[in-house]
Amino acid sequence: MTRSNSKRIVCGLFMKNETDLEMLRHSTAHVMAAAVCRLYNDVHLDIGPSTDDGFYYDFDLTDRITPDDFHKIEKEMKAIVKEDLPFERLEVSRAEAESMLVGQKYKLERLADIPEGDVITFYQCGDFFDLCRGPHLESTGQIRAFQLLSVAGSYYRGKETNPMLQRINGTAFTNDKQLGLYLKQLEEAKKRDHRKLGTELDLFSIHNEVGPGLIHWHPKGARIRSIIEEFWRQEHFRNGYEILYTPHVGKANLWETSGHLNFYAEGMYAPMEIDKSDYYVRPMNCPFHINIYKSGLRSYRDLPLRWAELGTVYRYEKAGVLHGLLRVRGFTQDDAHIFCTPAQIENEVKEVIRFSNTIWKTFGFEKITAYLSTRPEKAVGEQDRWDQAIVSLKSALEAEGIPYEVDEGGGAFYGPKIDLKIKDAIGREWQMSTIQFDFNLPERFDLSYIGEDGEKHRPYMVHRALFGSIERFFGILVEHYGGAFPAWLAPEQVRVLPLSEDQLDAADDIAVQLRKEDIRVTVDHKSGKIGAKIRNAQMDKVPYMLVLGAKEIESGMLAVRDRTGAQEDMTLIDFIEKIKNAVQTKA
RNA sequence: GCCGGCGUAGCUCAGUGGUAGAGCAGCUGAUUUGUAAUCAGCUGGUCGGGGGUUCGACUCCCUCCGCCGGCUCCA
Repeated sequence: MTRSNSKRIVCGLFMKNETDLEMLRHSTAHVMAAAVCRLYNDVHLDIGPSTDDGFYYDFDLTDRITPDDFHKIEKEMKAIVKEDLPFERLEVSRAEAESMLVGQKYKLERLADIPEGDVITFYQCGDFFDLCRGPHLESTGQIRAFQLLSVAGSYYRGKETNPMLQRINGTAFTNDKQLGLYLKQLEEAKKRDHRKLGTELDLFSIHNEVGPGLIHWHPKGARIRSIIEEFWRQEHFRNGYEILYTPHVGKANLWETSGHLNFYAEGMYAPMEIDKSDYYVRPMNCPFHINIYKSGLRSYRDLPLRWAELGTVYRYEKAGVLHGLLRVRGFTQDDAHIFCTPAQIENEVKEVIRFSNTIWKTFGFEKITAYLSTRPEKAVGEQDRWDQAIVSLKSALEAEGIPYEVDEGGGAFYGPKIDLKIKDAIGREWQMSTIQFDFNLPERFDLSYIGEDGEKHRPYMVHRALFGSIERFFGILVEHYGGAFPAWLAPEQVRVLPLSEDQLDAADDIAVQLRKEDIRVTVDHKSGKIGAKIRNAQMDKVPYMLVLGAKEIESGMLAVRDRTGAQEDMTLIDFIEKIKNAVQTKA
C-alpha cells in the first residue's frame, strides 16, 4: 500500500472569479519576469503560470536571488504597473518565434513542444515579451495587489536530471484587502504549524542524535495518541474488525515473494544478517497479515476477514523531503486488510467508506472528497476483476454521497483505489484515507479459500488505512485544532488554580476527586497572581480552569473558566457531569 | 538527492577577527494575590560537529550533520 503524501494546499478561499484571478496572476508573473529582466543580466526564462494561490516564474540566471532581493524586484514591478504598459498579443510564425527567442534555450524547447499547426503567440508589455498562450490583462496598470513570497530551486520541467532553475513564488489579488486576508491566512497557518506547537505544547520531538524523521512522543503527545488509538481500536471492534500484532522484521525471502525487494528496494533499509539469513525492517505490514491468512485453510464461510494493525513501518525517505510529523522515516500505519469473496466486495468497500466517514466526522472534518484511480497501462489482474472493483468503489462513493474525481489510469499496477481528502479547520485539504485493491499479492502468495463448490478460489484483498500514518494524522490534527485539543483528547483537561497558598490543600482535594472520575487534572502549585496562572493555562490550551479562592471553598461552588474565557459557577458534581459529557460526545 | 537560506542557553532572538548577551522558561527567596505576565537574585552555552587560515575564530575558508523554503521522489 502506498502512503498518502499530499502536502497542504491553501485552498482558494478568495477565488471569486477564477478565470479573472488566474489572468491577473499570470499577468503579474509576466510583470515579475519583466522586472527581473530589467534588474539582472543573462536571464533565461522558463515559464510563469498562475497557481491555486498565486503565481511563480522560473528563471535561470547567474545571480542568486534571495528574499532580500524581493523589495528591489517588487519596486521594479510597481514601476512597471505604474507605466501601465499594454499587454500586446503577437501572432508569429515558428521561424519568427525562433528568431525572437535566440539565446533563450528553455523557451526554444518550450516552443518546440507546440504542435505544428498551432498558433504561436507572444505577449509583449514594454520591451518584455514572452512566448505565451495568454490570455492577459489589458495592461499592467490593472494589477493592484501583489507580493513576492519565496524563492526556491526547481528542476527544469520537474526532472531531477535537468538543470535547476530559480523559482520565485508570489501571489496577487484584485485588491489589497484580499491580499491582506490571504497573507493573514498564511500567518494563521504558520501559527498552527505542528512543529511549532509540538515544541510549545511539549508533544513530540526529533533528535539529531537519533536520526532525522524519527519521532519521539512526549508524555502529552503520547497521551493524545493513546486516546486516539484506543478510540480507533474500539471502533474497529465495533465495525467487525479483528486486531493483529505482527513482527517488525522479516526475511529477505518474504520480501522477494511480496515483490517489495524488486519494486520498492530503494524505500527499504539495508538488511541485517541473523543466523546467515538477511532480515529487513518492514516498510509495509501486508506480508505478515497474509501469512496469518495462510496459517489455516479458509472457507468462504470465514470471509470476509477484516484484520487491522497499528503497524509501525520504516521507509527510507530522501533527506530533503522530511517534514515534521508529516513526512518521516518511521511511522505507524492504521493498516487493515480485508479478504473477501467477489460477492462480498461491494458491501465491504461501502462499509469502509462509511466507517471512515464517521471517523472523520468525530474529529470535526466535515468536508470529504475522493479521488478514484483506475487501471493504468501496465497492470496485473484480470480485467473483469478490475471492472468489478471499480464498480464497487464507485457505487460505495455514491452511496455515501462523497463527491469524487476520476483519475483515469492513475491506479497502481496492482489495483484501483480511492483516496479520501478532508478539509481542515482553516480550509486546507489533506489526502488521508486510502482504499486499495490488490490483485498482486494474493497471486504472489497464492492465497485461496474454499468455495461452496469445494474448489479453491482466489480471494479479493483490499488494503485500507483511515488515518494513513498516526504521526502524520497527529500533525494534521494539531494544526486542525491549532493545538487546542477538544476535551476528550486534551492531555490535561482541567487545571486547578489556587488563588493563594491557603487553597492548596482544597485544590489537591478537588484534583483527587476529579482523577477518580478519570478526568485528567493538574494543580498549579506555584505562587503568583491568578492572572499569571490563567495565562499559563491558556497558553497550554487547557480546556478548563478552576479558579479556587476562599469564596469557592466557602460556597462549595466551582468557578469554571474555559479557554474561550467563558466563566460559570457550578458544583463539583455538575462540573464532572459537564466534562464527562464533553468527553462522551467528543465535542 | 538537488538549489537557496539558516544553525548562538530549554524556547524566541541580539551580537562581533580580541575571553559570549537579552527576554521568557528553570531554580531560590520575597510576595498570598480574583480571571491572559508580582518583584529580586541565581543557574544555564564545546556559539551544530570536524578541519583550516590567523598571534587570536562564534565571526573568514573547507567539509560533514541537521533544520527551513521549494524541486524531485513516494511500486
